[in-house]
Amino acid sequence: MAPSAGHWSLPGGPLEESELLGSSLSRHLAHKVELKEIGFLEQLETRSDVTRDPRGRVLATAYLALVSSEYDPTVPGDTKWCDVEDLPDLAFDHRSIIESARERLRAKLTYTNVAFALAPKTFTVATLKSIYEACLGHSVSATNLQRVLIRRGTIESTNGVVASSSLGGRPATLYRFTHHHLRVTDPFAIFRPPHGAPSENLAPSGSPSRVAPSTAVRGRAHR
Amino acid sequence: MAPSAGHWSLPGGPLEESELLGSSLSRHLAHKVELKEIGFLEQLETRSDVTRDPRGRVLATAYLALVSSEYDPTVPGDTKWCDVEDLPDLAFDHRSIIESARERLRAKLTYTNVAFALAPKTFTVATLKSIYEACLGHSVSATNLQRVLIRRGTIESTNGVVASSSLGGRPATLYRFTHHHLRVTDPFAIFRPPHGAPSENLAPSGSPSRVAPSTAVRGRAHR
DNA sequence: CCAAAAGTGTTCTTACTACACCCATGT
DNA sequence: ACATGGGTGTAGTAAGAACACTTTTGG
Repeated sequence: MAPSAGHWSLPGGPLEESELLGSSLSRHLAHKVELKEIGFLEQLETRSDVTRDPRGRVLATAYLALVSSEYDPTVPGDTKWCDVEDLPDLAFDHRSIIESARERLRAKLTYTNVAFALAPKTFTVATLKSIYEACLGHSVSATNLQRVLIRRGTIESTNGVVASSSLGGRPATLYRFTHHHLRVTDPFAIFRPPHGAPSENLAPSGSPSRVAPSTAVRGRAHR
Repeated sequence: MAPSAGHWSLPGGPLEESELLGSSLSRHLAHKVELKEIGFLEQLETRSDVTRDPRGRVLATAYLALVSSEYDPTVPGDTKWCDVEDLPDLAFDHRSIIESARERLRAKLTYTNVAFALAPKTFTVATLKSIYEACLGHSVSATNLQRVLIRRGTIESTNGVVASSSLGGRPATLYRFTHHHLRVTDPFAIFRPPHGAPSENLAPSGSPSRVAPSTAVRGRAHR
């Protein structure tokens, strides 16, 4: 039962009979890694490469799980947190899984409010900036970050402020996310329905167009 | 082995040992539905609900497969193409799978060039408009569609034109897609790195920030 | 010359970026 | 006072929506 010897691997484990994939993952994270505070969980993709596990054919469904930076979950001795920019050698296809997870996170950070799962309950813009920079991999302007997220209604200011540091400086306002479930905050504006008629019917009366959205279905029962 | 009697179902079938999920799907589509001309194939998600199949526990990985409108694949007698707006009763969770497939297609149509897999090799803007309308479910302006896709470099005009119909009208230019593999044409402009320094490093030298992108890994081998 | 369909010119609007400037606190 | 970090004002810009107008064909 020894996986690729000398390599690290992502936490996870076999799916039980009568268990959902998502529940299975939560179970493994809680039991083996003592990780219970997951603010957001999303399925990524199922890997089916026949040679991905040298021990034989194993299908693996990868998930993205986000943990707030205000928790710092202690993990067992055989487990550690790794900076994504400085990963050790990884078993199986786990390196590429991490890459696709990061891609997904990057995308979702830009058009949804997922950051609610990464930030503390209340936070300063400076803190949020660090979180975005860590995920996106490039610098982010605190000024514009604040304004964009306020404008979108993603975050709102609380009354609280945080004491300024020993070096002085204006005390920072504390903000919070307005919602704690996934919301699309930047629906692709493009190709949206015309202003006048949001749900306008699209069959132009006399048009002989044969184009229609369709799907192949098979009926294996009586017909 | 009878699935939900009296219901239609999506084409597909069991995964063989030593077979990739994607290959398996192509095989089932080719054999059972005689569908070979797939221009784009993408994994959607794996459904694990314990009760999704009344016969017992079955995991299913759904795919989105696009077929060009210039093919009209003949399908066996037990199979038919259905307008997405007018689906029959479907077995299992297939209805909800179709919904998420459509969501995915809608999104990808707006920020990628996937439409290359739906359109004929060359086409008029009117044809493309019908395709977009069918997928998006709302009307689309031919004028703006053309300009946006040209500006993005997604399509380009050929020299050819198509004869005008018997009612007159200016003959339409034929266009083609500039690429026939998936490309992101509208990268989310938001939170992009600052102009001056596209790949600027983000550690602000003396910053003691502890925030870093990290991932939990478990080492079950010797360490 | 008129109708029909295709395509272009032009303006409007929205939403983000850039950057100068002002604010509040500690030493 | 002045350094430091937080926040606002304001102009610049990119890209799509809307709509009037021109172009090219058939009757």
